[in-house]
Order: sequence, then C-alpha cells, then structure tokens
Amino acid sequence: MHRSPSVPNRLPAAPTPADVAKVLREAGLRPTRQRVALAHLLFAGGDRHVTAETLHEEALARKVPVSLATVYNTLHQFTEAGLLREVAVEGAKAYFDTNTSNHYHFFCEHSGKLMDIATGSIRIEGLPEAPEGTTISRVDVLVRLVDKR
Amino acid sequence: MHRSPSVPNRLPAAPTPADVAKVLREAGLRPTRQRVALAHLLFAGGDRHVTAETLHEEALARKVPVSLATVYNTLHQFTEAGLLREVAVEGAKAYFDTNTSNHYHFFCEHSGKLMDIATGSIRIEGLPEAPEGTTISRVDVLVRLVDKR
DNA sequence: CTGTGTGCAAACTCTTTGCATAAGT
DNA sequence: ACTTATGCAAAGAGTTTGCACACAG
Repeated sequence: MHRSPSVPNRLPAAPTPADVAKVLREAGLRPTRQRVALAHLLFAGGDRHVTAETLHEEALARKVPVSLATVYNTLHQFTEAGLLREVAVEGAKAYFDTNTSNHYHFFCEHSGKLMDIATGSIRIEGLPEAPEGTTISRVDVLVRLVDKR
Repeated sequence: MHRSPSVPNRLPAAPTPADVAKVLREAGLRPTRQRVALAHLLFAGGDRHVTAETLHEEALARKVPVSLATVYNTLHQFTEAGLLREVAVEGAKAYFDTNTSNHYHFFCEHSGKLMDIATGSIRIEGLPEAPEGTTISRVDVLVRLVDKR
C-alpha cells in the first residue's frame, strides 16, 4: 500500500499554525499570515481539490482576509515547492490537488468536481517510449464522468 | 487493429470540396465557404492537432478569409457533430484532434505540440467503477514530455 | 426570398502583473 | 531596518456573444 502524501513533510493530523509554518519555511517560503492560513485550509483535512476561486471563497468565509491574486500566487508557489500538484482538466480553470503522489482522477463534467482514484487500482501497460530527445515527466489519466441518463 | 477515423465518413484520400460538402451535409451542417475550407484543411491530410489560433492562421495563409470567431464556432460545431475531438491539455488553450477514435496523447511541454500515441500500444488495467449515478464518458491519457537535459 | 452563417467588436472568464503599502525576520 | 509578500486594479490571453450583413438553398 502506498501512502498518500496529503500531509506534506509529515505534518501531524491536526496541525497547528506553527506546524504549518515549519513546513513552509522548509519549503523556502516565508510563513506569512496568508500562506499559513491557506496552507492550513489545504493540508489540515485530507486530500483536497481546489481552484483559486473555491479556495479564495473558503478563506473569506473563514474570515481570512486574502486577495484572489495572492491565492493564485500562493497556489503556484506551493506547486513549485512540491506541496501541491496542478491538474489540467479543461478550459481556463486550474485545479490544484493536495495529493502530490502518482495517482489519477475522476472528473464529473456535470458538477465540475474532481476526485482521486485509489492509487493502486489503475495500471497502465504498454506505455511507448518517449520520442527522441525527450523524457516522460508524468502520465495524467482523467476519467470523465457524465450523469447516468 | 482499430482503424483511426482521421477521415470522417470515409472521405477519400484527396477529397474535393464536393466530398467535404457532402460530409458536412450529412453531419447536419450547411456547407458554407468557410466550413468547407476549414474542413478541407483539417481532414485532407491525415491526423491533425490544431488550436483555434493555428487553424485560423493556416486558413489566412491559404487565402481563405475567415474570422477567428468563425473558426471557434466551426471547431465546436465539428466537435458536436463528431468530426473532431477536443483535448484538454492545460491553460486556456483548447486543442482539437481530427482523430476521433479512442486513443491517447503525448504532449511536449516545451513545444506545446500534441502527438497521437499509436492506438494499440497502451492498455489500461483495473479501471474502477464510475461512482453512483454516473457513467464513464471517456478516459483521457496524456503523457507529458520534457526535453532531455 | 428565407433562414442560417459570418464578421466584427465588445464582453466575459480566468489568470497574471505593476506598484504602493504592509508584514516578516 | 531591510526584504519579501500582499492588495488592488489594470492588463492579458483565450474564448464567447450580439447584431447587422452576406450567402446557401
């Protein structure tokens, strides 16, 4: 069984702001109010899939004053630091996943919701070689769902 | 082995405008100048991957006067008619593929180029069931490539 | 002729950026 | 203090829409 690193750098189950700050510092990010608050929202509750907009709304709802621009900046900084993974689904909307391990997704076209597929279940056979001069950086699998008629 | 329908409705290898018009009519689309010209660009030369912008530029270069808005409309109409398939890669850019059969893609992050992966080579094992009330509409596999250092 | 398609420009969505202010160390 | 992050508003990319004119049947 493969552990899903929904909690970066072995963050405890119910992380305190100080725990979160430590992880950020180790990632080379200054633990500012906003970053700590967003990191706490993201990493305190298991695997999550957010867009900039949903995370922004959630932060405001929890009375964490943060601008949408900062949410975008932060999501990208976390992604570069390896704390998040970006998932390309469609259109302009960028999804971010707190589970950075190798895994795949369901995407419900109707609700726009993204769900992890249990790591072990899918296996890909017969993956061809990368073309000359390139290497495979990652394999994305997206299983698209529609409502049953 | 599975035939790749890069030529919708069994379009001949070197289709005339009349051939293309027929395919459009059968798809319920009135064969206007622009649609015929775009369809000819798309379907006359094997499998292709275009964005609205690349197709627009190509049309203009071949002296086919068409607006970008019409290219967008046309690409979506063709997609709804089953003549094209849309591929979600990332960001705001929408890719369209003339190969509508079940197949997967390489995506070169560096060049932004999309390539088909030979149909038979990849096999996915252990695909989980769709969640309650939904059906799998399609499985997208995108193999991301980076330049070898 | 009649109705559908096209072109243009404006609107829209999501995302990024520049610069003054605020906060972290 | 010194440096880096934040907030705002404006700009940017890609896509879509509304409406007058043009074309296919």
